[in-house]
Formats: sequence, C-alpha cells, structure tokens
Amino acid sequence: MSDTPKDDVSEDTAADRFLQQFTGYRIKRALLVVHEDMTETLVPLGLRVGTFAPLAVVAANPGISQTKLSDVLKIKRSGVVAVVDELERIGAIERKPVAGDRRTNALFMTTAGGRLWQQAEAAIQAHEDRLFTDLTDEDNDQIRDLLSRVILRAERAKE
Amino acid sequence: MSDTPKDDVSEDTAADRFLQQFTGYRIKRALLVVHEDMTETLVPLGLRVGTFAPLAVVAANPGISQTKLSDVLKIKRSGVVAVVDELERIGAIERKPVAGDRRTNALFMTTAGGRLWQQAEAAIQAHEDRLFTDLTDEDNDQIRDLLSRVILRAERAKE
DNA sequence: GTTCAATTGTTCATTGACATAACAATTCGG
DNA sequence: CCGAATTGTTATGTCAATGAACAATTGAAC
Repeated sequence: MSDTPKDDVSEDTAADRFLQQFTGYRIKRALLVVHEDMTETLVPLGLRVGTFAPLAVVAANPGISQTKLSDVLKIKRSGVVAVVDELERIGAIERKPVAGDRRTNALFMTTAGGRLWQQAEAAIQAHEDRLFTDLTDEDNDQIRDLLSRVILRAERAKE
Repeated sequence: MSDTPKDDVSEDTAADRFLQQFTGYRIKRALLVVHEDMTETLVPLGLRVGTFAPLAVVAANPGISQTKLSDVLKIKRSGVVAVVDELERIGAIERKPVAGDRRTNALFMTTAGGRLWQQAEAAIQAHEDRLFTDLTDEDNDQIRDLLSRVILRAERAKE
C-alpha cells in the first residue's frame, strides 16, 4: 500500500475533500476503515465483524430468543439463523429449548464462548483505542454522542 | 413501522445501549439510517446511493478517467465499469475517447446530467439538513472533523 | 374445545456492493 | 523493437442482508 502511485496527489486529495463535504460519504468512509481494522482484529479469534455483535448480545442477555436478537441487531430473523448457526458451529453459543414454548430457542454462551467473548471484547477495546488514539476522551464522547443523535433523529423521522 | 410491538421496550433499549458502547457499531447504525434516507431522496431522481458519489466526482472533474475515478472512490476499476455503465445508460454522463491514449475513457457529464446533478446535490443537501437538523452548525463541524480524523488515522495505520 | 390468526425458526432464492483473477488492446521504457 | 505496465472489461465469487414461503406451535375468540 505504500507504493501507491502518487503522481497526482493534489488532485486526488482535492477530489477527496470535495466528496467529504457530504457527511453521509464521510460516515461511509469511516465505517470502511473501521470495518477493515475490526476484521483483522477478530479473524485471529475465529470471529467476524458480523458475529461479534450477536455474541456480545448473547453474552449480555443469556437466554435471549432469536427473534429478540433480530430486533436488537436490526436484522431479519432469517439473517439471525445463519449467524447463530455459525456461532453454534464454532462452539461459542448453543440453542436450548424453552420450557413453555416449543417454538422458541433460548441462546446461551458456552464456557468456551465465555472465554472467547472475554478475548474478543478486550481485542475490540484495544482496536478502538488504537484507531481513535488521536482523539481525546472528550472527542470520543462527542463523536459517540453526535452519532447517537443522528441515529435517534433518523429513526424518529421514519415513523 | 409505528406498530412495532414494544412490550419490552426497556430491555430493548438496554441491549441497544450496550451494543452502542462500541463506536464501530454506532457508526454502522448511523450509516444504516443515513443510507436509507439517502436512498429515498435519490430514487425519485433515478439515482442510487452508489451512483451519487461517482456523478459528483465527474461533475467536479470533467474528463476524469475510470482508473482515476476508482482511486478517488476507493473502489476497484472493475467496480467502476458497472457504475459508469449505469450512469451512461440513464444519459447522465458519457465516455469519450482521449486524444493521445486509445486505452483511456474520459468521462463527461451530459447537459441532462448537469441538470440531474444540480437536482441531486440540492436534494442531498436538503436530506443532510433534515437529518442533522437537531445538531448545531458547531456539532456538524465537529462530527465531520472527528470522522475525518478517524479516517486519516486508520488509513495512515494501514501503511 | 375447536378453529383461525399470529409467532418462531427455518429454507431458498435474490439483491447490492463490493473484490479477485484473467484477458485483449494499447502504451511506455530501455 | 520488445517486454513490462496500464486501461478497461468480463466472469466469477463473497459477504451481508432481504423477502417470500413454509411447518410447527401457540394464543385468542367465542
């Protein structure tokens, strides 16, 4: 990546600056780099960006159902199946039957899954510290607060 | 969307808050809602989120090559082909041969494309104003500055 | 109680937005 | 001039997510 031809740097950055006048584009680019670094962080643990969040939710909500999980993650039930399959296949969580309702699966972390989650959480924390190290704690609070307000604002507008 | 079953609001928002402790997840959620609103904004004009940025770059850089466009957009040349195909098919831009190099395409906006771009830019500006209306101008400057620093930081770290 | 509607998890086909690899045509460098 | 590099292109795959249909099960009306 260090050998990128930069015969035209000024024009490149000018075009880049032009595009970044749009906040939406800026968010996309930010997500791109964060996603990439997060992938590198999780792969050694056998996780992906798409399995980290589900694992986090199950860790914090033992016995949660798949439908509930789909609500929290804002993805469809059909999408949850694949993710839960994967996490079960690597032995991190397991589906258990629920007493009063034979339709529902209750999701629990295994003990191995608990260890995995500990590692993953620490690794992601380090990843965020590393990625956002230029930012002060104040900056971090700000960016998170501002993003939250964007999310809330937009979701309220959808109703 | 207004009839979402909310029998369990407190737990939902708790789980949500838990997930949003991760800035990466927050960015993803923010992008999700922004992307959705942006789509609704662009579809009436015959554009998509994925064609807006290329159109913007061609508008600001008449005669740009596809390879150059792929650099600016941070996508591969093969991906540019489909996007340019689409923009050419709807009559917004056109490929023109370059004098000294028969390999290269120079991309230009058509006059219809110019009108389209004017509308699209105004529409997206309105979309951002609407979506970020809760935020002060200061907030907006901050969020954009912070995202930029995240992007720069991460891209520098990749080298 | 029975029956009809709703819920849960699942499968399958599809989409969107990319990436990778190979390729022909063309241009460039020594 | 010839081999290396560049440009656009095609074909193929991947990743994340969606939508539609489905069987099993549960809930509600009455």
